[in-house]
Amino acid sequence: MPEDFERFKAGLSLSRDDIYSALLQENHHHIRIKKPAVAIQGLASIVEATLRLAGSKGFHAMSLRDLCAESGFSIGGIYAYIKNKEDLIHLIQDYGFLLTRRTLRTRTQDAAPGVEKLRAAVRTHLFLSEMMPDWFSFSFMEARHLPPPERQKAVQAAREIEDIFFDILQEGMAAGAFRHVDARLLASLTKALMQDWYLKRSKYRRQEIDVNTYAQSVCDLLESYLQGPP
Amino acid sequence: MPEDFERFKAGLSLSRDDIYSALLQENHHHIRIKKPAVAIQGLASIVEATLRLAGSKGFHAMSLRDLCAESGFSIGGIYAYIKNKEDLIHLIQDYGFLLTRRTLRTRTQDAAPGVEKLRAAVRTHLFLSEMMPDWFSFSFMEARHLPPPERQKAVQAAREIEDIFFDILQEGMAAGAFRHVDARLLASLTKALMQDWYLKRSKYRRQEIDVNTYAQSVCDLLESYLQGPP
DNA sequence: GTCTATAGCATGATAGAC
DNA sequence: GTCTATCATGCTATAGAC
Repeated sequence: MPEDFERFKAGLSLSRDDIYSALLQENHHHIRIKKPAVAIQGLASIVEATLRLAGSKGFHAMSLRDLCAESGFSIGGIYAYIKNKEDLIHLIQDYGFLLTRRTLRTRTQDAAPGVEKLRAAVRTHLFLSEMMPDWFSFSFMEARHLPPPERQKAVQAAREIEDIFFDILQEGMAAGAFRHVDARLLASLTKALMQDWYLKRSKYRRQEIDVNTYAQSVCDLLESYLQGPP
Repeated sequence: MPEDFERFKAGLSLSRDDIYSALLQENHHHIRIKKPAVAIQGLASIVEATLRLAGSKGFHAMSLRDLCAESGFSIGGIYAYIKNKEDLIHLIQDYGFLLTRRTLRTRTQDAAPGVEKLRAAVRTHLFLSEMMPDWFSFSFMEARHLPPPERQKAVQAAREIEDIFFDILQEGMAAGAFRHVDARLLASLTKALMQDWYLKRSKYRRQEIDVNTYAQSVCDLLESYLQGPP
């Protein structure tokens, strides 16, 4: 029985505080605020305001003054949380990759190899992006314009996500559940389909397609290919 | 016999001058240069330099000084071709949409309904993006951050491209060449697969996957779905 | 038609009061 | 810990020489 999005969300049980206290721990060296409760609250405002603005006008077009107006901070206050504007990118990137990778691996490892595992991975990825679409879209849009070392890290993280799909495909082929195809290429195509869900969110909303329907269609498409005639 | 990319490129026979004189005609009201030969040459330099820079560092991160250095113009000289920086976006957008729509329709209309027509459309779209990947990726990245009226135009153009695939799917279903599926949703998924080719170009190059191989895989994936069991 | 010089402004970042 | 005031810089866009 396929798990649907509402059950997924309830099962994740990641509160806002959990998320931002993890984010604080990863970046505490840059942050001058000492009281954790204050820092967590401030981080949450700043990150969420950044994602909103970057989503609507783009990260580079967003000024720190825009960010202040949106987050409620003053121009000086922001600099207690970040070293500079570029630092905002890392703040947001690091955290999301960690969460995505971990959840994807955890949620697929118990499923049986083959169709079941592939479905679990597709659903989990789509559900994650449904939970934080602004982060996924930010990460996709900004990664290509990072300075080379940071960019390399982002490429590596994206590759790891793709590898999860690759491994599932290979395992399924080895187990005889799938026919033999180019697993690397099909993993790329699968990821492309995952991306469209968060990159074209408003289009799908306008067409009244929800995440469960989308997940089902992607699974059907992949499965008919993997189980077709050799 | 599937047409491959080299034959497609030769068959298009669109010279650089053809392209930029069409672009000049569409935007002659903004452009202060009187001699067509000069204007065409200037436009070509500016558009190509913009696409290069926007592709590497992003349009908003690119300053007009960067553009001058890259295009060989002076800061004042640029303003004989454009009204302001935002005008550069329209200059580039208009032209590409026109070319893409026209080529896609022309190249698919003679093919037989069903698999053959679908393949022609997939190949044509991929080949077009292979010819001007910087334009496709620019258009994808910038469209979401345009001011509302211009954004609407871009959304509309993207929708028309998707409709071409939609029509082909519906026609094929009506003719009995395909089984009955949600054609609107499958057209969206198809477009998502088209997009990945130009958005993740360097990844595919690293994997030594060329455009013909990619086109073949996308067609196989779609066809197995459209011809699978009802 | 293209250049140089510069106006006018918005931005990222800092210093220091509270 | 957060604010206001301010600096230096780099930007878009224009004016006017050639």
